[in-house]
Amino acid sequence: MPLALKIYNTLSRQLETLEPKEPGKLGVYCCGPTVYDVPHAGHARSAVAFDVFVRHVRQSGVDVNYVRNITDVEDKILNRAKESCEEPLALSQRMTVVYQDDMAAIGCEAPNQQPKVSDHLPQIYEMIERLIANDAAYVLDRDDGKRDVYFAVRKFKTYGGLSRRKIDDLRSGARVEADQAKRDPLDFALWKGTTLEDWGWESPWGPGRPGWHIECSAMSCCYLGHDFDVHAGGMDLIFPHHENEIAQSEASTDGDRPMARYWMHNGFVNIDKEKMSKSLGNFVTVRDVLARNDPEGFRWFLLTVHYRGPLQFDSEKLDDGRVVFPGVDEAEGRVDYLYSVQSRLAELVALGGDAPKKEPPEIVRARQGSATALKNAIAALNDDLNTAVCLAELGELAKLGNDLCDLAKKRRKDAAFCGAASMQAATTQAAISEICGHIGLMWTPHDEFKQRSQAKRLALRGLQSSDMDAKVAARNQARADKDFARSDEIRDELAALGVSLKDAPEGTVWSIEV
RNA sequence: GGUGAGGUAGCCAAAUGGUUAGGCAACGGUUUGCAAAACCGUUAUACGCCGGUUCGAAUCCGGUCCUCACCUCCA
Repeated sequence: MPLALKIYNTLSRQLETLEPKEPGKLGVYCCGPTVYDVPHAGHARSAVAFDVFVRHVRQSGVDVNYVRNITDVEDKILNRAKESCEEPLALSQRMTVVYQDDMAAIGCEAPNQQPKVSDHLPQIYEMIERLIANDAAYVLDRDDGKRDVYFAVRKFKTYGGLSRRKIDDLRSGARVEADQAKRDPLDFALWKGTTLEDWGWESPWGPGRPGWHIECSAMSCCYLGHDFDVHAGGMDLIFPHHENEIAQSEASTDGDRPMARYWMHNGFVNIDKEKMSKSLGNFVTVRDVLARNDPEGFRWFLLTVHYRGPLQFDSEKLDDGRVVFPGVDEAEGRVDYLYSVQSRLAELVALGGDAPKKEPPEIVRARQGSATALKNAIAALNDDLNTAVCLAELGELAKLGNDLCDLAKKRRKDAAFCGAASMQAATTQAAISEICGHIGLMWTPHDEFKQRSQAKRLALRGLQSSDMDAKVAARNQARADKDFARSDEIRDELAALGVSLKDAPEGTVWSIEV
């Protein structure tokens, strides 16, 4: 059965039905980070976008082989390591762990393979040698005795196909290269000669380090072969990185098959309408966000915008000095809501009961509404991963579920109604879980989520859970004494701290806002 | 200069020719000792500007203004 999923293919600039080369299996290569610093919101967005893609495809019954590389050999790593007097590979190893931890924290499943450059030098040598043999690359002896290898861009006739750039346009815009020895300013390095002392590996061309692009060509080929299914990454990689990868990979074979058949690119995270990036210094790290917000709230926030569009990430400084992320706060509120609905539904399901002979009209509406919302949510994902619509449908489902719980509560003496409501609650609950399976949300038991998010919010305000319980007890005493002035006073006091109270028949529950 | 993305109600954000996107905020209602939460309703016939096509355009076409990104490292 063909997949219903359509994705936007940068190669064709069109929406295309995803058709794996081998039915039932999909090979995906995603460009991961250069690990010289902790990941920021942009890395998170990319990881989450493709995590949703992979999850959704897997839920559709396809076996996905998901490969995401770690660039652990690169000039920026070397420079940073020099500053901190650290071994470059020690630094990249440390940052790799941070990256993997942070991505796991926001619900991204670990890829099947996370290859590192430092483990794939032989594959890189092999590909460079093939390129030289195919006359697509040339060795250059430098004046200082070192040897570089360059890719000859003009020999690759379809160069610029992905980014729709013409070689001659590039040439006029290209900055003057410091290295005059290159045959053409557009040629890029496959191998950069260095000394072993200055971080390098012994290669067929002497000591040095690989160029930035060759690793992805070599490693994608190593794990997925030539002509694999999907290549993914950030939009900023389209040129020159992905363009160069295509040139290398395709020039290294004799055939005319493409390196990958679908190219997916996620949009940027912007701050003050400008791209968040290390070089601009306007980045917010994943850790900054998680110090304040719940990881599932952050993930929800990242999913509120279509993955190819820009994502506005605003921060605001409050009067008390705290820096907040209003969009993430709002998203966290939605996650909160969804969890509480799932919890209420679970209670209603646990009530059980028999189905009545005739289904009450309210239940019929709930059943139909749930079925429609579920269908729409999956259809939205199939339409180029429209997570914004998917979340809206999820919200609709939650609203229906909540309404159902309210109804069952109001009519708790009507056994037939409650039996029907309980059965419908199970269906709605399952629908919510199903959608969450596609987008990777709601992975925590409700109690744990509540505990986790409240503990963080209390800590940010320097409050203690036991203080809250004491206040609630004091207020309950005042209420029992009908001293409403005193009880309201306590409530106002708590409200000023961001803590709200809910008086229910089962007792008073407090909750703290983000 | 070349290439691309985008401008949608107070804010965030979908939909791509006709039928409510959704969320947040604000206000009103149901509920409550009063609240909170929840649900319902209102704000909201919104789509940068000017033309054109059409019975009908936020959606298609032409023009124009503005913002952002890539062409140097970037998710």
